[in-house]
Amino acid sequence: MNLKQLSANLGLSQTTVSRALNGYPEVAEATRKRVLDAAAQHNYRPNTRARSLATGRSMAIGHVIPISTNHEMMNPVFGDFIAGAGEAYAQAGYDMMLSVVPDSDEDIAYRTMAHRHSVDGIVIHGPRTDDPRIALLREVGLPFVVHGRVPGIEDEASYSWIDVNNRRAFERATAFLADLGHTRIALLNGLERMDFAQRRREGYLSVLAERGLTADPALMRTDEMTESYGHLATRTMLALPNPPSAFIASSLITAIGIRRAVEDAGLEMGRDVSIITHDDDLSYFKNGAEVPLFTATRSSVRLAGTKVAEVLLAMITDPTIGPNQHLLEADLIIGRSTGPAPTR
Amino acid sequence: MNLKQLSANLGLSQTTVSRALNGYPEVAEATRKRVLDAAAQHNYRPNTRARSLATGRSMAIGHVIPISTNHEMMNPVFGDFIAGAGEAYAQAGYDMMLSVVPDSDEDIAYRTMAHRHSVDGIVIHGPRTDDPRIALLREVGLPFVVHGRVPGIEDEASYSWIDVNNRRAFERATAFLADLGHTRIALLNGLERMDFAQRRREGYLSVLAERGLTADPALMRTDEMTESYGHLATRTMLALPNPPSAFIASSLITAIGIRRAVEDAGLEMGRDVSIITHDDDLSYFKNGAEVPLFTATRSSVRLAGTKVAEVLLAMITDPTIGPNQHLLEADLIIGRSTGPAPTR
DNA sequence: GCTGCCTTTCAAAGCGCTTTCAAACTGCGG
DNA sequence: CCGCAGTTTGAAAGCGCTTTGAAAGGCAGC
Repeated sequence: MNLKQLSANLGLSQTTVSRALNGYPEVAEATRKRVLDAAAQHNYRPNTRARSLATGRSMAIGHVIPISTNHEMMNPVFGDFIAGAGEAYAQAGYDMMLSVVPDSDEDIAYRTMAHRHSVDGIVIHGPRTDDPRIALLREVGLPFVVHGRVPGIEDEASYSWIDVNNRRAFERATAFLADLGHTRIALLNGLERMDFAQRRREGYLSVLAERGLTADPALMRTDEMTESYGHLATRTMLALPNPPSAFIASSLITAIGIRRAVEDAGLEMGRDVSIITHDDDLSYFKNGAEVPLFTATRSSVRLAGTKVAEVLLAMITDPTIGPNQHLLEADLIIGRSTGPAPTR
Repeated sequence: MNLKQLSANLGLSQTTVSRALNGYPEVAEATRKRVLDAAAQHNYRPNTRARSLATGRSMAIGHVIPISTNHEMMNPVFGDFIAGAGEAYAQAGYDMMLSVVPDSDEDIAYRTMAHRHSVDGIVIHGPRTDDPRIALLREVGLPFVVHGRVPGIEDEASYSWIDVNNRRAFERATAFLADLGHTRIALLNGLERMDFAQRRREGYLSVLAERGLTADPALMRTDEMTESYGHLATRTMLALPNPPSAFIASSLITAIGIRRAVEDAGLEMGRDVSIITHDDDLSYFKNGAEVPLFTATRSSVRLAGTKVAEVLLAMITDPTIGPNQHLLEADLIIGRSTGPAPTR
C-alpha cells in the first residue's frame, strides 16, 4: 500500500492524504480522521526512501565502527553505548546506520556517508590525536558529536563532544589511595594513543606530584585493556623488589586480571593489595550487586550514548544552535577492593 | 555534486553517466574512463536514497536489538556478532540499520521496517518459542535469517538459520567431565526461555542419563548469565552436604563468577573443582592467551555473524534459492580449569 | 446577486537516480 | 551511395513521497 493507492481508495488527492498524515493544519478534521483510520486499517507506512528523497532529510544517524586490522578488537563498551544512543534515536523517529570497516578505511566510510547523504548526522567514536574526521565532517557540513574529546584541538568549544571527566576521576582515585597510606600506586592504563588514557595518566601523575610521591615508570603500563594484560602486568609488578600496594585500572576487565594475579600471589585484595578501577557500568558486566566488588570510578557509558544522541538530534533539529559540550563526572564508589596500606 | 551536474559537466546524458558508473557494457570504453575520472575527481557518490527509490532495493540489512525493559541487559555477544556481520555487509556494499527498541515494541519495529521498505532483509536475534516474528516476516515477504533456531518450529528446513550445535557441545563437555570421574556435575545455564539454553540442558541431561548419573535439580540453575549469578549459585552449591566437583557454565562471564566462588571457598580450580564453560570467543574477553584459562566449548560468535550475513545476502541476491541452514560445531578446547575428580 | 476572504482540496513539479525505448552514429557489403 | 547491423548515446518516464501554487467551495457583507 502506497500513498497513491491509499488516496485513490479514499477518493482524495495525495496532497491531502500526505498533509493529513503529517499533521499539517490546513486539512479538515473530518478528513484527517478518515485518512488516519484508513491508514491504520491498511497498515500504511510511508516509504522512507521516497520521503527522505523528497524532504532531503534521511532520518538516520551514522556510526562508524572501526575494526582494527591488527588486533581485531571490538570495543566492549560499544554495545552499551549503542543501546543508550539507539533508545534516543528510536524515540525521535530516527534510525541508526552502522558501518563496520577496517580502521584503515575509516575515513572513506565517513566520506561516503557524507556524500551519499545517507545520514543526517554522525557520531565519532574513539577520537585520536589530530583526528582527520573532524576536518572532514566540517568540510562536508554534516553535524557531528564526538564521544570523548579530540586531543590536539585546543579550542574545545569549537565542536560538540560528550566526555567523562577522566582526569578528575583518576585524581580522585589516586588521592583516595594516597589517603589510605599507599605510596606505591601502579597505573594500568589503556592504549596511550587514546585521549582518555592520556587524561587519566595526567590525573594520576598530578596527584602523585602533589603528594610528593615519585612516579615510578616500572609501575605504569599502557596497553589494550584485556584481562590477561591485567594479570601479566600485575604478576610482574608484584615480583619487583619494591612492589606496589595499590593498583589503578582503566577497565573492569583489566581489574579482574589484576585480582587474579593478586590472589595467585597468595595476597588478599582489599587487605594486602588495593585496587581501584574505572567502571563503565556495562549492563552485562556489573561490578558486583549491592556492594560493589571493586572500588571504582563509575560513569555509565550507556548514559553517555543517550546524551550524545540527544545533543546530535538537537543540532539537527535546530542547525543554528552552536557546538555543545558535556563533561560527565564519574562517581567514586567504594567497594571491597580497597583498604589501608599494609604496614611492612 | 549530483548526477545531473556531473553529466552536464561532461557534456553527456545522465543515462550514459549512470551506465558508465554502474558498469553496463553498452558504453564505449573511452567514455567510461572519462566518466570514472570525473567522478573520482569530484568525489561523486550517488545519493543512496534516490538510487534505492529507483531500483527498489535499499541496500541495507535490518537488525532489531531489543532492550529488555525489566533487566535492562544488553547482550554482551552482540558487539562481536555485529562486527562479523558488518564486515560482510560492507564488503557487499550493504549498510546495516539498527533499531534499538524496548522488547515490548519489538514486533512493531519489524513491521515498520518491512512496510517502510527501509531494508532488504532482516536478521533475527534471540529467537523465542513460537516467535511471532517468523510469521510476520513471511507475511510481508522480507528475506530473513535467524541467529539460533526457533523452538516450536518443527520443520527446521522451512526457514534460514545459523546456529551452534549447542546440544553436541554440552554433550561433549559433560562427557569430558564424566570421563575424568566427576559424578556430581552442576549446570549453570542461561535463561530457560532461550532456545540455546534448552538445547544445552538436553545435551547435558542425555549424557548424565547415558552414564547412569542422576540429574540433581539442586545442581541445575538457569538465569541471566552474569558474573554474580555464577558466584552466588556456586557458593550455594558448594555449601551443599554433597557438593558438585564440576561445573558447566553457559558463559565465560558466569564461569568467572564460579571461579571466584571456588577460590573464596579455599578450593583450587582444576584440582578440587573442575569448570567447563561455553566460550563465544569474544574479542574483548579472551579465555586466556595461548593456554586457555578455562576448558571450554568454543565457537566464535563473530564468525556466526559473518555466516548469517553471507546467507542473508545470498538470499537477497538470488531470491530463488530456498532456505539455508548451517550448524556450527563448537571446539572443545582444554584449559587449566579441569582435572580428574578428587578422590574423597 | 456579486465581491472578497477564508478554508479545504488538488494538479503538478521536483527530489536524484535507473531504465526503457528510440535515435544517432559507425563501418561495411552490395 | 544506400541499407543494414551493431555500437553508442540520449530523452523521458517512473520510483513514492513532499510541497508549491492554483483552484474550488463556502460564507459574510454589501
